[in-house]
Amino acid sequence: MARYDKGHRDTTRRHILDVASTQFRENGIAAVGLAGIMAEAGLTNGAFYTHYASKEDLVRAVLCDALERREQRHKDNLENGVALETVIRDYLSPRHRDRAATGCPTAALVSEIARHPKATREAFTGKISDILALMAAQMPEGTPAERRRRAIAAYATMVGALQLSRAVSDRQLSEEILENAVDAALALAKGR
Amino acid sequence: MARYDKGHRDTTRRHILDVASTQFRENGIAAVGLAGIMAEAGLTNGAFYTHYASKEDLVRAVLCDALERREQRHKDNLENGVALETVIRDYLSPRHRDRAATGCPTAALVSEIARHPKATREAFTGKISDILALMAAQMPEGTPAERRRRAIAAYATMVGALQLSRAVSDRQLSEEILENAVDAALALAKGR
DNA sequence: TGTACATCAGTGAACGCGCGTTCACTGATGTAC
DNA sequence: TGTACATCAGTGAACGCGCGTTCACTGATGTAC
Repeated sequence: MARYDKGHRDTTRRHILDVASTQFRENGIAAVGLAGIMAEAGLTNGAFYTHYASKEDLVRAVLCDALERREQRHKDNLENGVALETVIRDYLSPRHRDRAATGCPTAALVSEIARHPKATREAFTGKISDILALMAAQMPEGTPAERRRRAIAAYATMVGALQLSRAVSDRQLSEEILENAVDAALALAKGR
Repeated sequence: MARYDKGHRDTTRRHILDVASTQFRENGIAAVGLAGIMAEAGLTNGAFYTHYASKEDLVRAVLCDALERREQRHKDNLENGVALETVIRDYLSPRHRDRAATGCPTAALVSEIARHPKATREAFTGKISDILALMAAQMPEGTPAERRRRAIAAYATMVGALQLSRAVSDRQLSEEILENAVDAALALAKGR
């Protein structure tokens, strides 16, 4: 028996990733420090660099992982025949608005990603392309090109509305934004 | 003649505000330091606190000012009969995408604002309400309630799409997002 | 008219703090001979 | 079988740096008596 179980290293790496993923979405990448992540993961500062090369490396790993999980959800939805309307309503729900830490990484981090190095933006771009392709497959009708156009439009609306609903301090306005965005995203998905 | 011209203080305050407004939109609020702002404004560190009470105070001032300027633009557009389509096309243009520093503060900062203190979010909420009301007045037809719904939906789409177009590293995808969002925002504004 | 004090806009050094990163070291286990 | 060395996953102190904020001070002008 080794001092650490087989796979312990992978478990630890995974744990750091999960903690970072949560903290980044909750507070933003720039506002989160490695010391805070490692402390919540139950480790000391120095151990970080035996798992990731740098903070930016962790950011890329978090982005890929979180977006892959969203993609997997879309795949499950497709296989289980979950209605597009349900997906949109869940995304634009007060619950999702209030739980950024476990929610869509795009809505939480997209404007920060735009300011990160090219390698990070490329990782984001790859995963977002996959998600857009899957969303296109979920669109109710039309040619592939039309479906893709609708997926992009609906996604932009969802991301923008969720962010706005989180930023405004007026609860009523926040919910008004979410509700209108549900209708708008559905209309865009159906293509009139 | 005073050592400083009459109005010098206001000019300096305004200058700090403009520098901060640009830097915040370009690099994000958390990533910008007061020392950098004051240096670019041609002043030393300490002078900051004779103009603003804290960084958060400056953030609020920047948000109010930048959003008021956007509102004024909307008013001018209304008075000069600028077509809604032109407004949308300008917003979702490669030019706007590539010039965040002088562009829409909402697209640049909305997710950060969501994590700021209530007073800051309230300032944002007030100004965004004014802008939504003005956008509603620009909607081509429908009852006031319908116009408002369309304004909110179109705005969310525009904000989301601009941010996505800035984050992706693939130029083609970036422009595809902008172009599709123009059609979507127009369709939402016209309400089918 | 002269002088003492107040005001204004700003300087620039310093405060404590947390950042990302590095590194010498630890201690349990595995391996070679 | 015994011993010397290697490996692994991590510790924890320290690095230099920039952060937001404070504060004693400056120097030109305005004001009171």
